[in-house]
Amino acid sequence: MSLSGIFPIDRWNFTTQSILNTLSEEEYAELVANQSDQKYLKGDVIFREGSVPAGIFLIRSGKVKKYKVDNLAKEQIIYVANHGELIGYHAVLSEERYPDSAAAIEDSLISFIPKEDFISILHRSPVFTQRLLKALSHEFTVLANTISVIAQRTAPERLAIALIVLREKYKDEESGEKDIILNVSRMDLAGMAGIAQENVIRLLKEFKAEGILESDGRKILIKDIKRLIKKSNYR
Amino acid sequence: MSLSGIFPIDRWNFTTQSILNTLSEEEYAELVANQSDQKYLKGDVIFREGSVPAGIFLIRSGKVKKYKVDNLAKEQIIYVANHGELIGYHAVLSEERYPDSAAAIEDSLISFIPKEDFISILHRSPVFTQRLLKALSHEFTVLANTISVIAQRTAPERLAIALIVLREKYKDEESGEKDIILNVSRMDLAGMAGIAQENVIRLLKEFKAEGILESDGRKILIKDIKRLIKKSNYR
DNA sequence: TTAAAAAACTGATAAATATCAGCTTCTGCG
DNA sequence: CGCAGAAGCTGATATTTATCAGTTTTTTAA
Repeated sequence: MSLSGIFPIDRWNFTTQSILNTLSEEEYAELVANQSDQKYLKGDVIFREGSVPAGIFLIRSGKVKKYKVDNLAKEQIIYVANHGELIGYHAVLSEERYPDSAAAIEDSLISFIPKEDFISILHRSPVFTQRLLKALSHEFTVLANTISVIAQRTAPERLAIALIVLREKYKDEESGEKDIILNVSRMDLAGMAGIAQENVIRLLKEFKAEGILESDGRKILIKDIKRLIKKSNYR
Repeated sequence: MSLSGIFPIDRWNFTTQSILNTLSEEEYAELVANQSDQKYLKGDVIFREGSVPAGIFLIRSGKVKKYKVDNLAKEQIIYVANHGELIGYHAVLSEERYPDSAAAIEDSLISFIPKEDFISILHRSPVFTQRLLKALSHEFTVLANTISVIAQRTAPERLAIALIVLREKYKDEESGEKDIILNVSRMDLAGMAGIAQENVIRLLKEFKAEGILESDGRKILIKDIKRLIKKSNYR
């Protein structure tokens, strides 16, 4: 599953989306028996770094950023989770406090599942456990990839990569493959690419001038994905 | 387990060291039945990014860096694994190629365990599986931490952090807690901190002038860990 | 509806860090 | 032992990116 045959998009996505499919009907029913749904508006915090986890979250719809905040202000986005994905399970499994924070980057509907139910299913279903092991192992790939990009790529390259990755996350919402419109703030782009917000704006302007994308406020339309990939310098 | 009560060292170490202790004697015997030991000299590559895993590695003695190389040359170190730790299991579990490379940073004795044996034990021992889940979940903490440090900290801070982390890895080899001597090249320090080698040299000189450390070639003695922690600006 | 707040944007400047070129000192190997 | 190559080191310079101080526009909420 490689974007345009060149950009290894699988290196940028966790794989918790399909995990729940491994559960039998009964198991799934038990998992969600005590769930509680909650609507989060854009910007709402779901959990905060340092707090104690009481369960896990299943994103029914919407998108969520996982991020770490430095000495106040500047936030670095670690990962953007899409609908269908689980979040907050690391801290439950490692029996630690949350290592990062999570917030909705668009209006989202999210189910909370008490940790006891999650652990119980884990003990019950070996297949589920295996799939979770696989997903967690893949996350190493994703995060190692992120580390090397942030450490070694230039600002324009990192922004290009952030846009390519986001495009993929926004893809499934549109019916056709063409004209995928991202809806993301300059600040979140800055947080993903690890660059200053002002520079995101300047770089977006450049990309626009080069005909790579169009933008109207937070709506960004990527017109020339191939040139964007070239810009990202990724192989 | 917090260094001097201020630096959260547990945020910098994977926890595969004690995993094998969860195995019964029989299980352990089966795991290592087909192992083959190999000696790696400093600098020797253990596996390379992009190749297909055939098994996992147990570091009997020595230290190993896991790293990713950019468009030739510059390498970013993702993690330094110590004796007792397992490496190379992510790729086996996720059924992917290695996402990173591994090389010995000191002479090391390493056992290779065929992936079939590893998987077999995994299916056999639920406790082992649980502990592995826990370890993998904890790795998210470590890697997210690394991402935010590389993205948000200055070069002197990152170098200070690299030194603090390495000090902990070299600790157990010395009998006393005092006078821990690191043995690491400028290049590897540059790779860990994500800065240019020349700047590592300059910064080390500064730290030296400030009385924080002493160095003789690759041997680095941290004299004032408290000042180093202050320098790292970590909370 | 409108005032206030937040986000987007701009240009100028400062700071941090990389790069380059050359030199010196180690280190390992024939 | 000596030599070649690697690693360590230095100073000068270039480049990148952040920061600052505003202005304009958009969004939010009373």
